[in-house]
Amino acid sequence: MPQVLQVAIPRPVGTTYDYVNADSQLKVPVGVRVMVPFGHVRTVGVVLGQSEHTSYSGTLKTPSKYIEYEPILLPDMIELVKWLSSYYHYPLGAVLEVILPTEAMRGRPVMAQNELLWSCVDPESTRDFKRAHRQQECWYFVKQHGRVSDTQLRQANIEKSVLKALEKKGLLESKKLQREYIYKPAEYELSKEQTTAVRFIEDNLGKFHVHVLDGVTGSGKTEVYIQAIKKVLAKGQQVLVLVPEIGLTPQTANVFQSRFGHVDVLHSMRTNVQRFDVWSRVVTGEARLVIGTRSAIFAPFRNLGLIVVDEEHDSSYKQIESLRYSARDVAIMRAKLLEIPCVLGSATLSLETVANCREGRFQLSKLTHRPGTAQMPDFNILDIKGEILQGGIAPKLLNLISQHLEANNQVLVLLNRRGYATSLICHSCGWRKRCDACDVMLTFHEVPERILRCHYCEKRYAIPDECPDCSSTNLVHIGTATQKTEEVLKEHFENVPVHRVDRDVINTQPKLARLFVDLQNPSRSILIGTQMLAKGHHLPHVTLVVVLGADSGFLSSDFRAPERTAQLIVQVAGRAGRAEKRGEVWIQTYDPDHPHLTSLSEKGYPGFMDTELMLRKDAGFPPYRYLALLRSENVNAEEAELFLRSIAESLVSRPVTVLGPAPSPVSRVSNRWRFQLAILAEHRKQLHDALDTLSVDTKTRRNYRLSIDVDPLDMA
DNA sequence: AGCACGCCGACT
DNA sequence: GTCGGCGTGCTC
Repeated sequence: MPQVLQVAIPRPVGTTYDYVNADSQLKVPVGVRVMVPFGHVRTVGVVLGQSEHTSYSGTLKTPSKYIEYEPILLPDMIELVKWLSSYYHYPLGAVLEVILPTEAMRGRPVMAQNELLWSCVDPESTRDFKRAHRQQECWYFVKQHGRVSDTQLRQANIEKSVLKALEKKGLLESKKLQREYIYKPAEYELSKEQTTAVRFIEDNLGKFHVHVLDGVTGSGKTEVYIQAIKKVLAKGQQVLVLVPEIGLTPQTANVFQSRFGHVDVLHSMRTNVQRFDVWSRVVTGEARLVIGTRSAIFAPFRNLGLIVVDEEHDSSYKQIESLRYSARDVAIMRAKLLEIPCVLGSATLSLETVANCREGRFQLSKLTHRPGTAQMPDFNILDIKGEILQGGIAPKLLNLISQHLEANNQVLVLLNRRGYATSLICHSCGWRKRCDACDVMLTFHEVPERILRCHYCEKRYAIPDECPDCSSTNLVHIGTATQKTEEVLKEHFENVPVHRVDRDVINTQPKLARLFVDLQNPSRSILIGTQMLAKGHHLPHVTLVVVLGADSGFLSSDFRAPERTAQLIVQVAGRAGRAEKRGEVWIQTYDPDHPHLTSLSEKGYPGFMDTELMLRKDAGFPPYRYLALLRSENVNAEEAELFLRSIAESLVSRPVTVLGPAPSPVSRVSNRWRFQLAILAEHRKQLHDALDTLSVDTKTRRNYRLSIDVDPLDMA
């Protein structure tokens, strides 16, 4: 009986296709790539299964080539591919397109890599390079670093031709790189909390569990990772460390490099071939310590022993197009399939993770001590109802800023741009309007008509002339007043440098690093910026943090915006202050009594989480109900809306709650109108059953550009 | 995704 | 007549 191969094709098709292995001598293993005729083209496919029978009525074709005989996808990855397809309701073949690097899909063979390690033949010698500046630069670079790999040299922008020239002159020599992982101990002793966390992870290696590290910046999470990694590497296993997109700087990689001698970096900002090289080393098992961003979670490790997800709350772990996966959730699933531990770390844990800890699914370790550095600053709330603002800042805060500057300290002004949808608020009493049906904040629209709209159910409300609570006619829309802040600060504090930190001004990593280095010196200055301030180094001379636009975050129509805003504020506050001088954080608001703000100021981030969990439970949002968002795009707005409406109607008898359809917050993109439909369910299975009924029809899915986002992060 | 097949309008 | 528009369906 000839072997039937079930082959997945990296095309947007939902099933595997059967091929017959014509070679009776050879049994093809599951998990290898094959070249197959598919329609009128030849393409690479992956053998996902095998059988002795086929249900296909036609004659089966034969693969034209076996690309390898050793599987590149082991059983856990094959399970993962199937899980991704069913969980995210995304066609099987399209999943393959996302998880395989381009070069792997083109059929490039996986080979033992000959990465070279370069060193100076005679490092003590001095030599006049005359006009060969590039050679000089290269020689000194190698001399300074001792032994340098191809990858490091490429990162330093040193050309291959320069290396070859120096080798020819007998000044440099190279040998094949043997990855050895030699652990270098820490320079300080671990705290009790760190030791406890490390011991727990160590004691549970080789079984599935999720270990959460709740630790403020500088509390030594990385050292805990390193200790756990050390144990896993010593067992001969591989380790994957995931970091957020902006978190993967050369410095981050250097931390691991310096402690273990080697680290391989999987990053989307590299060429296809470079990415494939690292991927190949993962497949062969040569690379054992790998650090990477979101998509690194799909690297086919052959012997993975531990996954670390740093800054697990970070939204860059969620892919917001094509296969809309969360790398953090996929990491947990991989760990489960492999029966290995997964470590999640953050100073501002996501609400899902907090909920999972409380329900006992995840094990929690807290790291509370910050060795040698500051304690967390105080959070203060400033009521700005009826205040006359200058450039969006209350007079009291301008005074406070000048006091801190006078004491030769630095001030940080955070402009919250999250939840940019604006809402209407009474300037006198803080009243604002909620949707009668959905219990979410309404969004203020100026065009095409002045109106209040619910972004969940599309109910519309007229803008009232006066406040129903206090009869004031001073109704303002918040979220737009921060434009002028920089100008006003510059005018107000003429002799103080004002640094702006946002993507327009600071567009490269080195620029940001340099600014943060400059700010390590005591000098009065003002930093004004957005999310970017949450990254980078500790700023010991910042003693005051002013938060503007918090309301637009806490009162946004996106139910996740408060969580994001609190995380941002706490992350930024965490950069400030020093041991001898506690910093202060001021949040100006129209709604000082809102539970979000009072809980944050009185009980800090954990208190905020308590409140937010309660509010989510009451509102029936995640993590207490399971959510999926369907989006549809069409040149004809009515068609997109009607299409979603018909879906909504088809779900009426199911045990799910359907909200919408409503126009997406960004309602038109390149002349196509966008609508969305939210589906909520008590149980995961109910949600997936509902989605299964409509994700099968690929034709309509294509025509209406239907996308399905399971566990969406943004309602926008 | 690609590509063919096919059923309608307007052109050398 | 037939060239080409893109809606629909299929790929083992």
